[in-house]
Amino acid sequence: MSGVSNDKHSAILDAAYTLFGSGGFYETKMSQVAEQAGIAKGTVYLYFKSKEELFMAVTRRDCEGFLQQLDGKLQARHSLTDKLAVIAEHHLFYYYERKQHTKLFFRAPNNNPELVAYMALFMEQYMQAVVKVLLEGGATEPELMAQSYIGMLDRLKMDILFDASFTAADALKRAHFAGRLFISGAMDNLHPSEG
Amino acid sequence: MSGVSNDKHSAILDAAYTLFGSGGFYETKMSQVAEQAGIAKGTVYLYFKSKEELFMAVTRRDCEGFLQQLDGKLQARHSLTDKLAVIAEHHLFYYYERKQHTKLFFRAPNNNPELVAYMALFMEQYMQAVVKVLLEGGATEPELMAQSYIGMLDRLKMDILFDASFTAADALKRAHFAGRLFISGAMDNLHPSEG
Amino acid sequence: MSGVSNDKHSAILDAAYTLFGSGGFYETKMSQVAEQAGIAKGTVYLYFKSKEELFMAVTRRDCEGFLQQLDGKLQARHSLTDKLAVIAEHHLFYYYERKQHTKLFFRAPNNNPELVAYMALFMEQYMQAVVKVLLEGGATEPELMAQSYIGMLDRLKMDILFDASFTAADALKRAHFAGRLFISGAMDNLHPSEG
Amino acid sequence: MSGVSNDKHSAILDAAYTLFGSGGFYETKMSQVAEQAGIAKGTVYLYFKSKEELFMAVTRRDCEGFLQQLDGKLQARHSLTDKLAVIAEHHLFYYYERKQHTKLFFRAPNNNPELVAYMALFMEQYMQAVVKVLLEGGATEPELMAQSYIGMLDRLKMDILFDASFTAADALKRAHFAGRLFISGAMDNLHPSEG
DNA sequence: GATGAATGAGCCTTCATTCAT
DNA sequence: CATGAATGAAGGCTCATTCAT
Repeated sequence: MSGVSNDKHSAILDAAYTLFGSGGFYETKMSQVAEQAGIAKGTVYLYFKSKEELFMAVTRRDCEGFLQQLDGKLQARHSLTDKLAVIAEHHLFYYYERKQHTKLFFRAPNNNPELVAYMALFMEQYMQAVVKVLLEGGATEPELMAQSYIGMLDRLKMDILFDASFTAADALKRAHFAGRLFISGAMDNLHPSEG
Repeated sequence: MSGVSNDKHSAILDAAYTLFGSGGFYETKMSQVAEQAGIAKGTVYLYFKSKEELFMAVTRRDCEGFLQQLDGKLQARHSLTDKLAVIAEHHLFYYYERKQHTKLFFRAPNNNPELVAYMALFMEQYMQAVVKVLLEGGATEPELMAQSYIGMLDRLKMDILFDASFTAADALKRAHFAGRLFISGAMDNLHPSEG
Repeated sequence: MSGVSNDKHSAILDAAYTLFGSGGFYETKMSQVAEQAGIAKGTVYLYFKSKEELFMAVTRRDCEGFLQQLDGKLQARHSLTDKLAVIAEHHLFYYYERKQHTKLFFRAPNNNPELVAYMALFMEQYMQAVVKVLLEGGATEPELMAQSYIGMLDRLKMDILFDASFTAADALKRAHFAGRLFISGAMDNLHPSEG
Repeated sequence: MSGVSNDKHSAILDAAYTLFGSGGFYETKMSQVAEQAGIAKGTVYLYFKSKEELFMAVTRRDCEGFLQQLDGKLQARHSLTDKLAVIAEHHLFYYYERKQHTKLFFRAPNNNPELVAYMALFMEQYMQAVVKVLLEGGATEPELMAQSYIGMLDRLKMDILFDASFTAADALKRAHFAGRLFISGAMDNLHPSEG
């Protein structure tokens, strides 16, 4: 029963994910989504109330997948170092696999409070997942540290997204680099003679 | 001071900065820019060929200001630690002062190659400024380290942008935190007992 | 008769024919066309990609009608004199019936190569139809003669277009005059005493 | 005194003649006219009240020149045949010399009653000049005959305007053809065996 | 007279959304 | 449920004209 309608629901989400991801919110037309999903334009509105709501749904599905996968991977690891490594690898590989969908993260609708709220929620959840790991390690400022770690990873992902020649091995290298830097700091690598 | 014709050019840039910053590219109407600048719609087009070109000009002015100010501040410092601190403070205070203009960084026109190219150039220049500091400190992987530091700062700025209650003192605290974490790593703060 | 969807297509062509014909290309607004056709502005664009394409379609339909009707009438006549008479009558009555649509022929969009090409094609086809008749009569310079005949008719139509008091009988009289003059020349009518 | 201002007046007319002629009324911008005339945009309005009035003035100057030259040439000829030949040559060579300015005749502003009236006046005057010649020859329907002759010439000019490879000799050949056809009719050239 | 910066009315076109079938 | 033809609001941009200098 719900199988058939879910099929269409998913087809729309998949189509929208592809199109929003490669073209961004404003450049993607509802008619393109319908065509890509193999259905009529009006049908999209039977499943999603508006273009913005569709974008929300795409984003939500994507973010939830991100968090769930992370959760699963973390449960298999037990040392702090391992867990931080898992986070780094997850973050970088997640975007590595989504090279083609950069616009999903950069070109969202501007003035949608619901989306803004959801993105804040997602960030909070992601951060809390990292905080939890750090608290197990006894961190004193876990939130700032979590934000910092995530921030490092997020910037290190940029070349992966925009440089087509990046390989999985490059991504892995960056994950290790990030883990090491975060744990030990830059000092190991520096000779802080006065400039 | 610098001439009457500059007045109107600047007025448009200022108006566009405010509006693009608070509403994003797509939500901002050229008529609003004109109204905010206190001129007629057609006049905007005497100074900027199109809406996209205006957005580019706003972005360029903003980014150039960011880099120039950073440069000036770095020249006054001499130790590596001081320079890293300056970078952190600059990054966080720059956005602190631009709380009202979030959208400028997040809601750009989607398919403008010129803008994409410019943003890549800006990021490269910012990174190279940090790389230079790190090289003076003898860093071996300066680019990855620079990206990581910038990433940390960029994430730490988020709350500043979106939480209206943040104060300058909060920003300063985060700057110090980031500097410390980057230099020494998280280990100082952790008790990595195996989970 | 020929389908519901054709109804709207035709309604737009009819409306555009009337408006372009009385106001010309530039003075006619797409909103007027829609209003005259009794549909919404956007609907026009479901049938015609642009204002220029709509003008082309109107022109093409009109010219094709002109040539087809001429062809039909010529097949019913067999002597050269009759055929020339038919051409003259067709030319003059065609415009007589289109008194209200002068501008269609005079006020086309300026720089549309497709339209220019089509008008050249139309003129060529019209001329060839006349050439064919003249060749059957053994003419030696059929193209120049055809152009000349058409030119006579085209000028004689002018008063018909612009003088509201012209009657069908006036048009017929002119058709006969043109045929006679073309066949026999002015000399019959002149007394070429040296001035 | 009036010399200097006449200079500017003429410069504007010359510029407008060139631009209207090659681009048509709607595609020609007042700023282009000013630039081509080597003066400021506002200055054009010191000499001509509006774009339409400027177009009128250009047209009027051109048409008056046409009629005056024709008049001069006719006075030098005395036989009817000569005069008709002069008319044909004048008509065809006039356009031959204006190959580059086709748009002046085809792309006029649409709804300007003053222009429509002037063009009608011009046509009347041209026709009367021909009528006068024909009356001297004793014609009985001089107006229709004049219109017919002018129409022939006008159509024969078309290839001259649009075919870049046309030479002055081609134009002359057509002029002779038109004169002959008009005087003697097509019959000389035809073998009106029944189709 | 000459300038050219400024004006603002006006139009083509797009596209999210609706609704009769 | 599905369709897709129809809608109409909305906005970027042009350009003839004006007027303060």
